[in-house]
Amino acid sequence: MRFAIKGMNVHSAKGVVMTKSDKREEVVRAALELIAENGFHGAPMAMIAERANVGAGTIYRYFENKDVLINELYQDLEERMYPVILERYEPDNPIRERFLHLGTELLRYFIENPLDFRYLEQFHNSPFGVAFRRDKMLGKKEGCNVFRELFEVGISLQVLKDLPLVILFALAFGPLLAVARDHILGFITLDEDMISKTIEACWDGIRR
Amino acid sequence: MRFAIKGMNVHSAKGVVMTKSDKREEVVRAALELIAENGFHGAPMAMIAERANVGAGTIYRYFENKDVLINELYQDLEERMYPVILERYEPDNPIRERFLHLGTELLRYFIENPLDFRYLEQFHNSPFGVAFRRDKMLGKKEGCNVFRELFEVGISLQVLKDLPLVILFALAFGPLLAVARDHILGFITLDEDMISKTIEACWDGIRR
Amino acid sequence: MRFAIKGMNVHSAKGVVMTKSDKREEVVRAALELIAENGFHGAPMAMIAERANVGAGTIYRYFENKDVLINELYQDLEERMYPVILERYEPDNPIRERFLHLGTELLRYFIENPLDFRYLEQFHNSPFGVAFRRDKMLGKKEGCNVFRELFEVGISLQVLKDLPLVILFALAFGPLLAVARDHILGFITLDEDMISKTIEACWDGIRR
Amino acid sequence: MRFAIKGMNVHSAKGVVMTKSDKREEVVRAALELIAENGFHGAPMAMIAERANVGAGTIYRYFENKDVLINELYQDLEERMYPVILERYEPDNPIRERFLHLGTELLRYFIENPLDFRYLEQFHNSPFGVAFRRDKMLGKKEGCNVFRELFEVGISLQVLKDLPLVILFALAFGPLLAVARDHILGFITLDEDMISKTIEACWDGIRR
DNA sequence: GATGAATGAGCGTTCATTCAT
DNA sequence: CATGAATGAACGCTCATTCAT
Repeated sequence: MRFAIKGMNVHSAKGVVMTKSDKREEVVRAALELIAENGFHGAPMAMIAERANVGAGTIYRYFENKDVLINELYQDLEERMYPVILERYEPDNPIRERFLHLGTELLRYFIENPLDFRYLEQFHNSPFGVAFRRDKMLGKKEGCNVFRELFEVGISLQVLKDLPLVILFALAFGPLLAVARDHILGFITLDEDMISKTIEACWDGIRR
Repeated sequence: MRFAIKGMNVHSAKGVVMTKSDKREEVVRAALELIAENGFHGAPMAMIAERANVGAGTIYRYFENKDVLINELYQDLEERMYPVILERYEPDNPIRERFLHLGTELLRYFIENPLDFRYLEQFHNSPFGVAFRRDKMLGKKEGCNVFRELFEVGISLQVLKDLPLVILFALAFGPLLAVARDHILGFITLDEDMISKTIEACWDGIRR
Repeated sequence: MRFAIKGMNVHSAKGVVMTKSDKREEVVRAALELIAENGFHGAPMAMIAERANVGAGTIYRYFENKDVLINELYQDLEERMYPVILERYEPDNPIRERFLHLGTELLRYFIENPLDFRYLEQFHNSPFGVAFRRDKMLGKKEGCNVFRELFEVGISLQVLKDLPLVILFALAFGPLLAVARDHILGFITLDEDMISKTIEACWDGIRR
Repeated sequence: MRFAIKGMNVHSAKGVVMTKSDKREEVVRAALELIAENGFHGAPMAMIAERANVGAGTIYRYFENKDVLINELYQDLEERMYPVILERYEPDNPIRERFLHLGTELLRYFIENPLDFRYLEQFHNSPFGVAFRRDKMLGKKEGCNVFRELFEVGISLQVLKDLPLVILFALAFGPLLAVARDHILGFITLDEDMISKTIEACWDGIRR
């Protein structure tokens, strides 16, 4: 196709070239937007392709099928999220400071990246998420282990309650995800003070 | 069959006891199972009909369309759940005891009724649930207000943290729902002791 | 069923009885209304039954199936219509006067009975009507032959154009049906003067 | 295939000449046939697709839904019909000659294109047609105004009866459509002589 | 006889996926 | 490689007809 107008996926007169991974990126971005806004079935492949300025068939060059796209998108998000959260993380700080830091950064990240958050929620609350988590629990997948390590150390130092990790995770992240959702849905507006108080309360839940 | 009113038992000539709307009940049961297990789009009407041993058109005698079925099923579940939780609830007990009672009962209910729990989760994490909750926040719908009242009293008595209700709810129920899910998915097995410790930890999150 | 409120199809306290043909009548009336207003597929059997205050299955006591109902309703209408038109018809009047009388009465009938007219139109413009007319042309059915006789006499007396009957019918009734439709749809409002002029013009079309 | 615009012919590499939207054409043809023969509900989308040798979903590439297909098909037919009728039309001829020309051409067109005729009848005798005509009467749509102008001039020259346009249309086209239908249904066989006599008779109906 | 709950084939429509160009 | 027209299985839903009561 020559003289295509939509998109930049051609050798234009100016010599701008959209590389292979540019297209993948566009697909991922479009899928994120549409799925976050409308859910998995509110985001047909054709619509994703259109939003990405890409042919419908092109998506299948980068992702074997829609399920794969959904899973890879999830992993893209995780990979994008962890570095942000871990920036300025001080592994040598006390447990409490480290938890407050991580929780605050995570909550901030969700608030500042609502599309990411809503996608993650869609994913977790779906067969994809259950399967994904099951794989993780069974050790088939590696995730971000900074929380796990923090909690394990916290338990052994008797700073945290002596509960199974799964429950500590629930106590720490359950509220965090809930308030992030409520903020994004507009049921509450979180400012820095409220974020801080929320994370402190989460800490109260897990600390001895 | 004379003067039968929806829900009344009816004795047929053969002596078989049949509830009016045997079929409705079957549909509700089948829909609950399939949606809890597979989500809303994993539960086509035809499949619900098959599981209910009912013709596809029969569902539409009892529910105007799939959305209505989903919403009425949700309300059925709520109506079934609240009395169980509120049984033996003592409104004159101290805040702490009342919270522990309610939290424990709720968690137990979810564990004993995993289909109900997973359905409620599917519902809440969907446009249905968001709309439903928005209506509730705007006062358009009445719900079970026992938690709201408990928290409001707790705040005014300075027993609970002085945080917006929405955040207290998140701190109390976020972990609760998370552990219920983990239990139901088999990531952990909650015994009475663990239930009790979890609810205590939730209390730590909200209390002053 | 006892103490039924809807309809009078029971032995009421006052001893009013709805006879068998009463029900048939109600079904016919309901079907006429609904089909005239909404067309054949805008009139489901269940809706006809409801409008007739009759059980859905009851219709099948009087009519083998929907097609039969439609055809019998058509014949009911014809039988109801002809006597009205033929009232005060003078078989000994001149051709012209007789035609003007019949045409005027027919047009008036349609205007005064728009439901009948719309039903007849629905019927004629459908496979039912085509089959019905084919049977009539092949002599399988008897219809109202007053027009046929009038036209045959008119031709033989050289008062009417020497054209096939089918064409004379078209010239006489084509415009008549068209203006009736336009009146009923509100595209024009016919008063007595306009009716008279229209029928005169039809006469001009067929007379020598 | 480069720069093809809807309707342009395109030569493929193999030298086969293909019209853009071969499939659209096939769908239109199949829909015309089936609807003309069986009416709108006798022509399910799946049957149209099958007759067009096309997947069921393909129809929806070209037509948003069945209603749109029906309406566009109608407009296709009108656009196809008017040029044929207006060929050799002499706007400077006397009213009578012009009417006879148009009427004859129209009747001939219907006889030679029975599918078109039956489709137009189905359309006009349906909610589509009523809505369409209402729009036209209210000036929302432009149609072929040659008849309207002819009649208006004819009235002002006192060549035609001084009747509302709607009635003149009925007098002129009512018989025409009726004989076309009778011919197509096989109730009569129109030759050139009969066509001519019929149109003359229509003229008698409208002329002073 | 009369009922109306139950049925299931059939409808219009969507969308993940393929493949000729 | 990239495309997007084409596909057809599957969806939610309707309704003529049946039959146990």
